[in-house]
Amino acid sequence: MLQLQAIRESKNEFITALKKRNIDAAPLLDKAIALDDKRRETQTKLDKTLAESNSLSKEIGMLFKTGKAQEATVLKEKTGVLKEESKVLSDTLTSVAEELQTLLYQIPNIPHDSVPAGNTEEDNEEVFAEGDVPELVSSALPHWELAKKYDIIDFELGVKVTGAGFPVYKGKGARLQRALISYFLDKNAEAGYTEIQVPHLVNEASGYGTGQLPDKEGQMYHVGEDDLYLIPTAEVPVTNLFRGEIIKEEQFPICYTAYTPCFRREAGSYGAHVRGLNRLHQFDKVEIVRVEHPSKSFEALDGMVEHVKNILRELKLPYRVLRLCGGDLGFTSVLTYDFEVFSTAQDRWLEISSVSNFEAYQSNRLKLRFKDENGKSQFAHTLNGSSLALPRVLAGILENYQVEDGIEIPEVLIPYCGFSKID
RNA sequence: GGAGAAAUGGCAGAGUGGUCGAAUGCGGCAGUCUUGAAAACUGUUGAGGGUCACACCUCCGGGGGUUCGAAUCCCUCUUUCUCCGCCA
Repeated sequence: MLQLQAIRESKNEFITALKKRNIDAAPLLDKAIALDDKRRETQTKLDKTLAESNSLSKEIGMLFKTGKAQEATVLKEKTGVLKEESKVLSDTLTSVAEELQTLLYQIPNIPHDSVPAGNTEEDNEEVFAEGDVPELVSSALPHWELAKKYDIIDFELGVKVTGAGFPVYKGKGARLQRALISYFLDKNAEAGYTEIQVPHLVNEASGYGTGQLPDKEGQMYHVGEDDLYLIPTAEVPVTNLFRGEIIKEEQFPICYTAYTPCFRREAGSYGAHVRGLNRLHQFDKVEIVRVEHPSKSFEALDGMVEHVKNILRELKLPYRVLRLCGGDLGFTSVLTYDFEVFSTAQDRWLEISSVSNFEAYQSNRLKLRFKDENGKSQFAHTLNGSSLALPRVLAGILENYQVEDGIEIPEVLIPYCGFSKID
């Protein structure tokens, strides 16, 4: 969430920038400032009351010690009144603070200067493209047909066991999946990201920390009995490792990578756009997460973008990079680059990675701080990106690498797979 | 799942109703000494709110209660440890 101080200092700039998200932020920001004023005012009054009450209590203590019980009794009546007052003030403070918090949760992050205005994905800005779209054989099929033909992914079996959107990977399909996970993790480790394994279920506080809660709870599977959420992305557990931490400046940059399955309820639509691997309730993803010094976060973002480019280059997949417009930008993000692979057989682009800088927005929720050179606590910046999401990469490989009599395996993956062709 | 014990500052660990935001040790930082380092000695060292700066307020796992006053007493939740049971 946004910091009050920043809202006070840059209100007009924020209003302008939030217009790119098609939000009229003026009333929200004004209300936040008004609530904060009220909060401060109430706090000051409460502090004074408590201070008086504290000093009286000390006096009473002294009087009892020196045997002046009667005088103490007189003072006791006074503190009784103060107690009432402070109770009222403290209740007011709690409710004002809650109201302020709720309001702040509703205000999205401020888009970066470079973020284009716009409403839909049509308005996203292509900033880079690379790789040749292959000429496919005339009998080329979309990946869900290929999956069936070579018996490597079984969607119906998944329906039987669980439901739609939970595929079963078989044989070389399963092996290719595992190969991709290993390959991505290795590439990330090579680039300096420390591999970690994290829980796949998180508590409510973690959901709030990274911004899935309170508004997007419908997106996550909730285990009611234990009040836990299945993670929609590794971002949630990994970033929450740092919740409430005050780190040392020399610990920057913090770079983690984690493989996890991801679970998304998303009441999805039906049809060709979500067929096969295009949209799933459970899928695998390798994520990269960074915690950075505020002065370095955009440099880090660029680094992450280059890193993902390298992987796609090695896989020899045709892809493009988009800078998301204000309307498509995630609630907590300042700047996001989406990576899309071209699926030749489907003749469309598939999103396979999203790399974002959240600046201090998540940190403020997480209370993730560091000590700067003056010994002051400051919020760190957090970033994350997929490196990479499995299903659509898999779809891209299956479709773009298909030949007359099978599917070839990208060269870099052969050592991981132990075979060079699916047939 | 059953029985018991515990949760205090970066760590260890005192503190069982009143100047306790908290002894002491270790660690960290600064200084003295030293060519330099180590050792020794001296000082300093939690977070948040608030203030120009002070003052002041809050926080001893979370929440609630008793009391003029709570780290300390009561209730509750969570977590950890020990023993038993079960188990990949």
